[in-house]
Amino acid sequence: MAWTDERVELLKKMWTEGQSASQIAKELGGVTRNAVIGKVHRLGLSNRGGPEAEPEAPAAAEPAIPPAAAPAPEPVAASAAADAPVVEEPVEDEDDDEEEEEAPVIARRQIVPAGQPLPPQPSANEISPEALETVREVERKSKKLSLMELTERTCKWPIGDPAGDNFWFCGLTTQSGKPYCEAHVGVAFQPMSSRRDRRR
DNA sequence: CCCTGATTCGC
DNA sequence: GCGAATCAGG
Repeated sequence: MAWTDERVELLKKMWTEGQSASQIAKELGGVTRNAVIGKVHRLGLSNRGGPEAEPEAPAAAEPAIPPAAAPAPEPVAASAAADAPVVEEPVEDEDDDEEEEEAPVIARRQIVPAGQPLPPQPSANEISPEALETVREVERKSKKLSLMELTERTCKWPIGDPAGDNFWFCGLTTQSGKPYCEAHVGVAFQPMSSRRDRRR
């Protein structure tokens, strides 16, 4: 592949936006990140953001990972979650034989930007106890990655309250192009009836 | 391990 | 000019 004007332009654009060389290479296709880096240097723009402007921008051009959008944060909930693990009774949960739970439940329903791999929030109320336990299990091992640290190989399962300050992503390694790690794939893609009616 | 950019150097 | 190989690091 040759460095046509258009390709160079895209390269410049993406590099300026803070995209990584590998991302740019992937986007362009037909080139490796080395090629991109080499070109970047030859173009003399190794220093991102040129002499002007150093906005310190988050630079999340096409993160493919729509962060769990913070839902209408009730001030109360927000502040509550600020110091304690998320302990919330989802809207219509009627689990009465237990209470001393630190519901790993992620914020209740939220607006998921359609598109990329992040949607299947486990409809908060209907998770099998087993799965629920594995989730807790995993949460202990989670690497607590921030949004920026996610890659295609890290579990994108959100943990905690997006509205609070204690929020991170699982980050364990995924297995085969799945968005989540083993355990989270399990709870995310439930046959939607695996949960049998819990006795009550 | 995964990833990042930087440099070198034969082509 | 190009980019694979390599280096140096997180």
